[in-house]
Order: sequence, then structure tokens, then C-alpha cells
Amino acid sequence: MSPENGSGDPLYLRIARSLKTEIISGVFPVGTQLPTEEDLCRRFNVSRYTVRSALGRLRDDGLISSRRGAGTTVIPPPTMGMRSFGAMSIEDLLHAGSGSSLTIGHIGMLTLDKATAQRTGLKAGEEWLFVEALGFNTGSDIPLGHAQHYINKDFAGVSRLLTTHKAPIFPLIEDLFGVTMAEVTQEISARLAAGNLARQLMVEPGSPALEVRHSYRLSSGKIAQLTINSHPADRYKHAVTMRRLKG
Amino acid sequence: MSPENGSGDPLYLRIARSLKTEIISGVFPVGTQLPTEEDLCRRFNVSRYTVRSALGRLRDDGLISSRRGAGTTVIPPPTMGMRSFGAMSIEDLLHAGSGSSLTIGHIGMLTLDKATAQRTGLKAGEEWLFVEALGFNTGSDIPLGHAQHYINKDFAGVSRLLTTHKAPIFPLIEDLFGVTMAEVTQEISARLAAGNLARQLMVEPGSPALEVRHSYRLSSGKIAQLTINSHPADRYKHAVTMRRLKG
DNA sequence: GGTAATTTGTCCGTATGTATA
DNA sequence: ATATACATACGGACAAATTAC
Repeated sequence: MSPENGSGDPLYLRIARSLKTEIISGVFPVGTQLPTEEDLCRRFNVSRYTVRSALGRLRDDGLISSRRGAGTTVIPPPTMGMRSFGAMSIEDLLHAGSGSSLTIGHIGMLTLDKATAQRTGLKAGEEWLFVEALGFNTGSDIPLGHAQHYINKDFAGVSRLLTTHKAPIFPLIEDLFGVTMAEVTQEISARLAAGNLARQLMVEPGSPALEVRHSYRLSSGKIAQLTINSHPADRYKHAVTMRRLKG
Repeated sequence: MSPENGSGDPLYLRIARSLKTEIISGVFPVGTQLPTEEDLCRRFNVSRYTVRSALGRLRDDGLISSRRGAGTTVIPPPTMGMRSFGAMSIEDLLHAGSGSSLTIGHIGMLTLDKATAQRTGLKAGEEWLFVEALGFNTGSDIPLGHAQHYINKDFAGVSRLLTTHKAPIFPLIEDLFGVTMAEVTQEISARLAAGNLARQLMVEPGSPALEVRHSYRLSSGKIAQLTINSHPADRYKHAVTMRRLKG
């Protein structure tokens, strides 16, 4: 097929990427129709099966919607409101209140050593953008929490925006790179604050802390961002209220 | 394919439903392998395309996971499965706590003293049904967590059902008394296990623990049930995975 | 450790059904 | 009613990852 062949990815993924790029770049604006599957078959010189696999991927990403008889339409990106969740992270707390501040302690590329790989579940030797920050209530010198962000190097370009940014990072990545987080996993566990963490949080070593992890996955399964927030137990509680929805 | 056509649904959906029922009913327990695609083709007398469509549906539902070369595995349900962003439903709580057993340590009416009232947020002097229990993984002697349930005395009648009951209590109350929980609040915090709790959980005093509280409110605003679960940090992690809706 | 068998992933061509325009 | 375009379904083939020997 076409000579541009970036990687060893399967055909349908390359086609999906190709179409995605065109959608994002405005070749197929929101609301317009994509070419028919048969047209796409001819254009990419592949079978309809492959085209449908590619379109299925874009559907999973929430970029398009297909209807039998009618064609395939580019739909507006779903702005997902993670905030309806309650306060999920330092950023959410800071963002919500506007009465809070963030100080970034470290930012830069990091090659994961074995210990870090073990702790994060990422692969040792890989390179990630690493951002470390402390969150405060304004006027207070006592940190509310400590955050470590590991950002896929493909999206390391967000780093230049982070120094002035207080909101969650993942919408920034979505906007900037035109990708969509397909899956977010949240893990909450208890731990003890010791050593460096205790010092930064200004608590006694051995005092309890709440660790909240978020991993953001693209539809490809690739992890775009991993965030680890640590909060002293007496300064943070993770609360969610659910209501039964009635139609 | 076959002449009998229970519903107007496409083949692959009927097969997906069929497999889903078998997974849920325990024909294919969590951790086991599903039959190979070829086997399923023979069993349902359909093409591999159709079987793969059905399996794809189960994958989207988070029931199975397939790996090339290795087969298709039934995976454990996320502790709480949310299907869409921002819309967490009470029903998701129903799936909590499968594959575990419960031993009830204490059960009876309790008049709250000041300390307990302070700790629970309930009013001192009120009378509640108090149930204390330890949760285990089936086959294990090491407790997964410790639970305290405070149940509104209006619903104390559930107590006689609890000795044999393993699932969450609130659906039981709903069934038995014909009421509906309108709102559930979940609060997660970190604490240290000490004294009695450490002893019951069989951990060193001073080790970190995760405390998960659920309060169940009726539409009247009355609290029907309050549950406090305490888990050793290394035995329990609170995980939620959120996915975008398909189709 | 290497080879063969197994099993899922990808891709093709074709055909028919069904909702939409 | 007709044409269009997506949805479903079949069969065959090879590739790639894993497992078993």
C-alpha cells in the first residue's frame, strides 16, 4: 500500500492513525461524513474487513459514529468530567478551590531504574517525563499531598505547559496531542510515610498516608500517564457520593 | 444459522450472552480458560468470525482477556466496575466482595456511647443493630479485612439472615423491607491498625490500614446502614476502572 | 534450549441482511 | 420502491506469540 510505513503495526492500526490524524487536523471536521467504507477500501487498497477494524478503533476512541444506511459521522469529542467523581487527586483539589497552590519540585526526563519500575509497574529502562510536585492550601505551609507524574515520552511536550498549570494533566495531553484516554484506573491504598516522603509532607516518619494512583490508558492500551498521589491520613479523605439514577 | 431464533438479535450477541451466562453461573470460573475459538465454532456451529465477535463483546465488558498463543481467560471483575465516566451507580457496589467468605464475630443491638458516636458520626444514645465480621479469601486463614456494620434499628430484622449471608447487606434490606437506597457515600482514608483491630487482622500494631466507609441513605435522608471496613494495606487495594462507552 | 503444536491476531474475498436516504 | 451504506456472517489463509515436548 502506501509507502509511508512508520512501524510494524498492523494495517488497521496504521489506517486508524491515518484517519485520526485527518480528523484532528480538520480534513474531516466534526459533523461531516467520513468516506464510505468502500471508498476507504479503494483509497487504502485494503479489504473491507481492515477498514472496518480501523473504523472500529475510531469508534472506541469516541471519534466517529456509524449508522446503518446513513454513513459514518465525525462526532464532537466527549469532554469527560472526571470531577463529578469528587476530589480524586491533588490537582482536582487545587483546581476546585482556587484557594490552593502547587509547587513543582522537579521536572524532566527520567530513565526508569529497576526499583522505580517495580514501584510503578512500568518497564525498567524506558524513558518517561517525570514531574514531582507538592500541593498546598493557600496561606498554609503544610502540604496537602505529594504527587509524582510519569508521562509517556510521546507526550513529553506538555512539560512546557506544566509550570503554570494547576489542573489535571491528562486533558492537557488530550487537547495537545489529539488523543483520547479510553480507560482510567484508580487504585487507592494505605501506606506509611517514611524518609523523603515524610519529610516533604512534614509528618512524622511512620505516620499513615493514603496513596491514590491513576493510570490513563489510550485505546491502544498504551499508558499515557501514571500519577501517584500521597496524602497524610489526617489531611485528606477520598470521598465519593453515588446517587441512584432514575429515568 | 439454526432455525430457532429466540430473539431478533444477531448471532454473535446471542452467543456472547450465552457465554456470559455461563461465566457468571460458574461454568467458567474466574481464572479458567474459555474453550478455544475453534471449539466454540464447533459448539455453536458458526464461523470463527462470529465467535470472535462474541468474544470481542465479552472483552469490552471486561469479562475475559485473550492473548495470542495462550488462550482466553476469564478475568476477575473489577472491585467496582463503572461503565462510563462520571456516572457511578449504586448497582456497581453489588459486585463487591465475590470469592470471599465471612465469619461473623458479633451481632446484636447496641446503644451508641459517646466515643462510638464520635467515630461513626451517628448520634449517641441511639440504638443500632451492630454486626462485626472478618472477611477471608476462600481457603485462607489470613483475614482480608474487618467490617463493622451499623444498621438502623428499623431494619434490624435482617439480622436473622446475616449468619448465612455473604453478599453486601443493603440489597438484603431493600428486598426485605421494600425500601430503596437513594444515596451511598463512600469515604476512603488511611489509618494505623492498633490494639484490637491489629489483633483481629493479625498484623503488627502500627502497620498501615485502609479504611473504607459506606453510608446508605434512603430517599427520606435517613441513614439505613453504615459500614466501616478496615483492610491491612498489603492485603487490599481499592481499585476502580472507568471505560468509555462503546457504540 | 530448540522445535513443533496450539491458539489468537490479522487480512483477504464474498455474500446477504437491514436501516436509511 | 430503489439505491446506498453499514452490519452481520461465511470460508480460507498466514503471522505471531505462547506453550508443550
